[in-house]
Formats: sequence, C-alpha cells, structure tokens
Amino acid sequence: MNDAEFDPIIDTTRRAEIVTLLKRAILTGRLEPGQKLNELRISEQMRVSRAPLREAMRELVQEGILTSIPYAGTFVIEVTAKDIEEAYSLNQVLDEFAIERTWPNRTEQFYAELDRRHHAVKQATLEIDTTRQIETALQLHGLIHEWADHALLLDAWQRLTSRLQMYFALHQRARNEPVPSVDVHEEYVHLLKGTDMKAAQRHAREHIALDFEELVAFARSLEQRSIGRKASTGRNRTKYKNPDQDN
Amino acid sequence: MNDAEFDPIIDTTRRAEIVTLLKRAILTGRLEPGQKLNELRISEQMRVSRAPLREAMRELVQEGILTSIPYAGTFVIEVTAKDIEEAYSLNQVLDEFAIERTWPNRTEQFYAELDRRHHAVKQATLEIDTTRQIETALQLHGLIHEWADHALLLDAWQRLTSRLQMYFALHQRARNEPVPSVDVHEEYVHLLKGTDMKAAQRHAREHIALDFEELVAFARSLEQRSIGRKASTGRNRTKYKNPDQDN
DNA sequence: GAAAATCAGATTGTCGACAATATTGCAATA
DNA sequence: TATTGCAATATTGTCGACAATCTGATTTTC
Repeated sequence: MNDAEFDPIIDTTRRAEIVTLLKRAILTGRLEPGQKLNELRISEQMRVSRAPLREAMRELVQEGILTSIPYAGTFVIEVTAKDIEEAYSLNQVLDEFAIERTWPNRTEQFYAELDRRHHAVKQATLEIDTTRQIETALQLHGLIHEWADHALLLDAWQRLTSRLQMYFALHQRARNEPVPSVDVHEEYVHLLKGTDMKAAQRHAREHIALDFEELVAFARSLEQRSIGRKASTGRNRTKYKNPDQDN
Repeated sequence: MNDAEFDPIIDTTRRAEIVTLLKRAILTGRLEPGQKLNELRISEQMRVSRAPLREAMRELVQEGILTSIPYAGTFVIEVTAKDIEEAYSLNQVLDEFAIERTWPNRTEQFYAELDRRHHAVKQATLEIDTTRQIETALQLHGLIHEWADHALLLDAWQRLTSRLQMYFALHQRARNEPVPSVDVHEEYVHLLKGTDMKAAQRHAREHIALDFEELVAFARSLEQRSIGRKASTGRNRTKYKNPDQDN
C-alpha cells in the first residue's frame, strides 16, 4: 500500500478541552496568580460536571501551574521573583543542552522552520495582540528543543514554557503598553545557522538574560501586594483568603 | 508571639494514598511496562471508587510514568533504550547544574546529611532488598538537588528519579541477582566535601556513565519482546494488546 | 470465500447526589 | 476584650449509575 500519511485525529474528551481552556486562561493572565478555582462555578460556566473538571485540574497541578490544598481548594500558582529567577536559570541550562543535541540534526527543513518561526515573530510585533507576540517568541525558542530528539528535554522545556508564558503575560498586562517592536532574534537565528556551536550557546545565555532583569523587578513589585501567602504542590496547609472571581 | 514552628500536618485524601500505592507498584516493577491499568479492577481491589483512582492516574500520567489513550486505557510507560539514554543525559545536565547551585550552600548540616545518606547506601548493600538499595542510592544523589535551593530543578529531578528508579528496578528484576556490593560513592562524597567544584561535576558525569551502558544493553534486550507498541501522553491512538494483570 | 455490516461485551468518560471537611459568623465565657 | 465553642453554610472529596466508545466475534452481503 502507498497510503498518504495522516496525523492521528484529535482526541475529543471533555477533560482535554477543559485543560486547554483552563491553561489558556491561566497563561494569558485571565486567571490571576493566587486566585482560587471554584469547581462548582467553573463547571457550571463550562456546562460540564465536576468530574472531568477535577481531572483536568489534577493535570495542571502536576504541570505546575496550579497548586492544590486538600479540602481547601486549587489555586493558580503565585509568582515570586525567585520563581522567575529559577525559570530563567533552568532555561539557560536546558537551552545549552538543547543546542548541543540539536546541532547535528540541523537539516534544510530545520532552517526552513527556523525562518518560518522567526518570520512569525516579526509578523506578531506588528499586531496589537501581545499574547501572540509571546507565543511566537516562545515557539521560536522552542525549536531547538523540538529538534533535539529528546522527549524528556522537550517535556521539561514545555513545563518551563508554561511558566515563562505566564510571567510574560503578567508583565505585559501590568505595564499595559506594547512591547518594543525591535527584533532581537536576528543574531540568534543567524548563529543557529552557523558553524560555531559554542557561540550559539553563549548567545542563548546572554540573550535570555536580557529582559530577565526587568521581569524580576516586576515580580518584586508584585510581591509587595501579596505577602504571607504560601502553598506547595499539595504538602502545605496554609490557606488563602483570595476571593475567586471569574470574568 | 514567640511560637515554636510546626510543620504542616499530612493531608490524608484517598487520591494521595492511591498515588502512593500506584507509584510504588510501578517503580518497583510490580506493574510491568506496557501493562494496562483496569480502573474497575483496581478500584475494587483498593476498595475505592473510580473517581479518586482516575484523578490519581491523571497525576501519574502527567508525571510521566503512565500514558493514557482516550477510551482505550491507561498504561505503564514502555522502556526503550532511547528512554534510558535520555534519562541519563538529562540527569548529567541537571546534576552539573545542581552541584553549581548547591556548592555555596554547603553547610555543616549538608555534610552531615551527606554522610548520613552515604551510610544508608552502604547499609543497604548488606541487605537483600534490592529496591532499598536503589532508593538509598537515589536519595544520596538527590541531596545536591535538594540543597540547590531551586524548586524547579528539584521538580525536574524528581520526575527523572521516578524513571531512573523504574529502570533500575526492571534491570535488577530481570537478572535477579544481587547488585555488586562495592561502594562506588566514596569518591563522589569526598569530592562534594572538597573545594574543586569542577572536579565534582566531572566526576558526577563520569560516574553516572558507569552502569549506563549496562542499562541500555538491558533495554535493548527488552525491546526484542515488545515491538511495534507506541503511545504518547494522550496524542496518539495506537492501541495495545497487552492483557492486564494485577499482583 | 472475503469484505463489510452488525451486534454483544467490556471499558472508559461523564453525570448527579451524597459524605467529609473547612470557613464564617455569632454566642458564650473567662 | 480576647478567646473559645458552636451552629450554619459553602466547598471539596467520594460514590454509584449511566452514556459513549472501543473490541471482537458473528452475521450478512457480494
């Protein structure tokens, strides 16, 4: 047989759709850090029962963007300066590793995709939708992780991406002004096409450090208005006072 | 107020207990790779309803040791040579980073804990229980991640640990003979107490590479008897034929 | 006889209701 | 007045039942 190749069809279970919806709400900042997710209310709004909603929330807890306290509730994670510093430092390490693993895998198709995503970033800077700008930039950076042929690395990076996307969204949401529309990826893309791997790795480190300081400063300012709150992935017991409010 | 500090009390929800039970069964190899988890059967054996069981399984799917295919079932992940190679290479990267971050945090308490865990490893080599040997060794290695003061790193490493523990357990289970009772951690512990960070990092790399080859070879032999099976974290649709059997 | 259609059986996904637990407000008490 | 005890309420955790889907065998059709 000479069949054309088909992608597997999307699985349509309520749980999966709920995950998508919740994740989007969190990563765009529509659900704020520390906010409690009221199961009954959300399930009614989505017109589903609590069972698939709870399962979806379990996934997001394990994914690290929600935090759950038994019999108290499930909350959007808080954002501290330390969290951001951690995300960035780990990202540096993973990026360096990803470049190393991707380096021998760079094909024509890789370069094409690199250009395509770079173009998407430049295109997005023209639009008003800041969320789209963040998405495209992260997708460009994700390329080296996708081509590293390393499922665990990709997994770890996608987890990080969630947080980074959330941080960026919060940041932009706070200052409420369009991001500078200069393209800072020109050099990055160029180095990824070159022959000097170390140089590419070095640039990844330094470039990432760019808006890092600004984000941390932002996080510090956030911490002023939310102090004394703490929660982990199900071990602690400190409760929140934050009222929940959707839309 | 001059209150004494208290740790939060442990949360007891069925879901959490189920997670513990399932995880142990998987990591010790009592549930074999590829095996299907029948919800009804397990829920009856544990005397719980399917709701908390399913939520627990969702967590483990996201944790990466189970894989779910909608309307088909949830399975223990397969173990391929590539998986093991990935786990080890990523572990090297994370170890190096962990040592870097832990290095300035080394206190007397750190050294004491280091010795304690090292002692536990040596103690375990005397026992027959191989699972315990694996556990203690991984706990010794986990120290640098716990002291790195880096929640994301610790999280990533714990995810890895699950897989490593599973791999080791399968390996030992297969050859069914006690592990060599020589202590290979002497040098590692010594370097962690020293002043040459680079040397410690280098040793971590090389030492880890030790039993790596053996594990990969083992995985290759495993792949003979289970070919053509594939599944991802909920995107694919290929189904298994593996019958499920508990105990 | 082979391919397609159909039909039971089993298993997963979802639902609504109930049980367990936490929170809040108020009264009681020192 | 501050603290403790106790309803009343709200929310999470769990249960049993039903609906949707898959699997495999059987029947039907060509």
